Amino acid sequence: MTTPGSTQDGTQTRYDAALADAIETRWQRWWEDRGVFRQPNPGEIGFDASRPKFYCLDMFPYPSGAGLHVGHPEGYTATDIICRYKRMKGFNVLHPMGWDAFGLPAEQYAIQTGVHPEITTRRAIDNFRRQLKRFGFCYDWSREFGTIDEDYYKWTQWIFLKIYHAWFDPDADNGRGKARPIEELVAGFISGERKVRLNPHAAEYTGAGDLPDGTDAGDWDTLDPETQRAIIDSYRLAYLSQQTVNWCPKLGTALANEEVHDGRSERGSYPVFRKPLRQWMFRITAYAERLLEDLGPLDWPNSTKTQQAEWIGKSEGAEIDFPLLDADGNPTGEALRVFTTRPDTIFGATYMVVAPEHPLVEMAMEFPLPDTDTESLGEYARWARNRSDVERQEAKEKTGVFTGMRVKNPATGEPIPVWTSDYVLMGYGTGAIMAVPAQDQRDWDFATKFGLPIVRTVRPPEGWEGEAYTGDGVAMNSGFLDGLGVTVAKKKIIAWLGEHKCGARRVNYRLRDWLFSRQRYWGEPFPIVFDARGQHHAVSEDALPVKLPPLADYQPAESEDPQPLLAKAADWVETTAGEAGVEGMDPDAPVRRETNTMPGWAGSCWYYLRYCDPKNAGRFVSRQAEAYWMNPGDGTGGVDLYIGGNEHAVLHLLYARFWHKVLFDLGEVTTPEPFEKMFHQGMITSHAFQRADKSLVPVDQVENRGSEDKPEHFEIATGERVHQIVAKMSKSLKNVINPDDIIADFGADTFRLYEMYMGPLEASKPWNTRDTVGLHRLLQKIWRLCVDESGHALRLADAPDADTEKLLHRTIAKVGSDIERLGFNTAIAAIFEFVNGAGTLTRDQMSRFVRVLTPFAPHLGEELWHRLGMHEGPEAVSVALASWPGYDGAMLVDDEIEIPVQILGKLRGRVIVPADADAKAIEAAALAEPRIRELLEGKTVRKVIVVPGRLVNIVAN
RNA sequence: GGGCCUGUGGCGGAAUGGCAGACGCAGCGGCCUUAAAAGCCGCGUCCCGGAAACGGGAGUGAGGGUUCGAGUCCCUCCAGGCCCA
Repeated sequence: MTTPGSTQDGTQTRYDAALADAIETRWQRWWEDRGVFRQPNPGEIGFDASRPKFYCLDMFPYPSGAGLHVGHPEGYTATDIICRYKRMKGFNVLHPMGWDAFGLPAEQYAIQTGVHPEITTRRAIDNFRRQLKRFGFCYDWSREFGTIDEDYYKWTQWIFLKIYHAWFDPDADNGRGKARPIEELVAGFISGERKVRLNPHAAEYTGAGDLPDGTDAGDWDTLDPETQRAIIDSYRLAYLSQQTVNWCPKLGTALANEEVHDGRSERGSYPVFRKPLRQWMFRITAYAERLLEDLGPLDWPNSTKTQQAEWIGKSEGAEIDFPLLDADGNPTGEALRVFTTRPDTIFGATYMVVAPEHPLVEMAMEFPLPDTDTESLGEYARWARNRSDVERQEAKEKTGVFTGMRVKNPATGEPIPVWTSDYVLMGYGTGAIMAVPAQDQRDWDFATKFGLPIVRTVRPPEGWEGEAYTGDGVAMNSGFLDGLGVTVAKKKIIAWLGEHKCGARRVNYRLRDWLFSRQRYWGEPFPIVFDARGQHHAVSEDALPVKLPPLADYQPAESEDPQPLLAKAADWVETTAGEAGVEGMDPDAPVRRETNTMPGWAGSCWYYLRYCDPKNAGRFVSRQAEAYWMNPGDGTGGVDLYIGGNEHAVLHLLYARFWHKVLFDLGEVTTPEPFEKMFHQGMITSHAFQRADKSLVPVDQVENRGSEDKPEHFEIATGERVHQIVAKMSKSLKNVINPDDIIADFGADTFRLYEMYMGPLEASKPWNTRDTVGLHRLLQKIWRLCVDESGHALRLADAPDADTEKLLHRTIAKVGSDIERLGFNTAIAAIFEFVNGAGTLTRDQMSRFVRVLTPFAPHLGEELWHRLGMHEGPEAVSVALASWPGYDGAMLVDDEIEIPVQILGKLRGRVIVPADADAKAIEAAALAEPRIRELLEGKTVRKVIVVPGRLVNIVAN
């Protein structure tokens, strides 16, 4: 034979692991050598502008030292099938792969092993690439990159600077708001078009006791440079702010909330303290409304949209100012601002509560009033600070201290006390609430404990015996609101507050600004330096990338005083403005580099854009490539299909959408959304065993004393009966499956088929190695169907067999439509049915069948394509580039069909009628059926329902 | 506590409101084989009757509802999973 795929050894008549391995590795090499899956960009040689585009993206993996898990190839096989199918249907397919390679696990691993994260990460990437290539995925590997590549993170830093140099103009786009360059803000200040004041929406100034309209700073030119800077910085979409973080001195880093349990670190169980740190933040809250609204048209799973919407957490209510009173009960001119969703209950606000971190607490400490007990107040604030939000909200017993301050309730005119308690969180609303114990259970609990007054302002239903009443009802004890329902009362009080200039309707979001700093080594450095006065300055675009300095000692410093790891690179940190590439400063001026690094999310926020044009040295992505691959078509635009786990349903997808929207507003990309269609593959689980007390037992500590059919499992050590359950794969349960082993035993084609055949892509499914043999047998049957006993010649019929031809048309139709709807398990079932039912194929039939098989088992497909000699014909040199076969709709219907006949909904017989028989003819045939006539004996037929082509139901009694 | 999702043979699963259990695994019977493995053919929810063909009844977590007809739609409950708190 002349094909590169010819089997030299004629004894290989059986499709087994060895043959699969030979076929698979041969064609993988051939595809790679010929660049079969390289997809040219517009303007490049070989680009075909007449084809439609399809951009299909996998969530790129985090290459861990453990190698590929069986969960990775699940989504990757699904996208591979679709991409191969779409390519055969005539699309230009962008299907890239790369590495999400910065982050904490790599660094932690490096610390444990003493090997630099750069080395371990590169090794892990090599291993992942080797494993992925062994599956025969049709990635365009020429587009591969890692987030740790300097010419990638250069652009991550560049985008950071774009965000840093931008502000959110809430009035732009007819009130929808959009990001604009910061120079336009300054220009507005200089020209007087825009009132000079701090950003009234700035979260870092929330609760500062600012006046409702903000402070007008006067003419821009009269302000000193520091004030000007402070004002500008309050508008930046990237800003520095003091944030309370979970600081772990032993680990030398701040930890995410999920990494802290009961005040100790998840890793190592070291004490964790809540500590304010100066951190980089993104003003993602400015985009809350657009991030929420734009979810609507996206073709995403509803659950994911709901999760994002709830994370954004829009709630409507009012912001109300309660004037602060001095020791004599006179207004000080300042006010305590609260957000409430129940402004209608204000007459029942008998006290106020501020978060322990609220500036008012500090104020009370510094300028105590006669009733202020500074000692217990300070003690309480320190104690509460180290409690996590979760602990604070779950605590059954309410705690708190009176600040000694009082405010005036604007509705009643009465002075009411201001308490501090940790059940109020600084991060929600303004960090202060008006407490209405009669209509809020937490306030009720607090009021009861501390003996504060409770006034009902909504009449509870007759016979109400509960405490706080939060339902609908008629207002009482509420002056001019009395007698109104909740909805009407809300409207009326908001209008009243507006008239009296002490409040307004306000939409609040649960979403908080995004904390973007980490104190670790293995991440993108910020393109930021600080001057001698501590002011931050951007590194100029020309000076990018700011390279991560080599660091021999990346062991975190054990410290009470938070010090990012990069601070150890003293030579790198201490530099000059000229060296760092800061424009507009004296080049010799000493500067300190920002020593925090970006979090793991940064690289994954825009990787889908870089794939469009991964080697571009002059721009993060060329405008032409971005416009082509992200082209909106008739939807929202962006990636046509994005598949990945739903563990990223909230954060990654939200963060990427935010970056994308900023880039869109600044004119850098052409679509408002990055991912038009999203799909989550289910988790591949495994079996484990559970004791009576619900604790889990590793699979290797259990034996089956029953039969295969009726298993009875016992724990070997104790002899205790255990039962089999489905659990996540984990090292500790010893139930992890390594894809390499499965490929060695059966080949990649079998692996791919098995994972796709397990069940619906979105469902979570338990792995059963035992079942893989069924898919291996399918490939064996296909091999036998196509290749004769010698292993050399094809098994070919001279003339097509009519039944086989009909079956082939049905298979082509079914597999095609199943792929379109991501129904791979049923598509494979159709292939089974074809193979089980087909007679010997003609050359033409075989070439069509091979094309249908190829997306699922591409290696065997390519082998058979070449054995057929199709690579030398006019169709295509590789089956991957061949066209998807068509089918004749007429072949999908039979001449005669069997119709079930029911009496009162129960199946009683069947009739055979012509496929195109109308309702009348079917009814007549059904009633004429001997058995039906017999059963209808002595009954009256009331009604006959005929669904042509489906069934007959006779209503008779 | 809130949200989302899922409950179908021994197992994985299939089924635009229209013949429940396609297809695969395991199992059983047969063929082939010196034998085993592999392969091939057949059976395959449960109960009752029947030697069998076949017939009858029940049946998709439980209970109710809508409908000529419900695994599918609605309500209540139970169990499990995931996410958030």
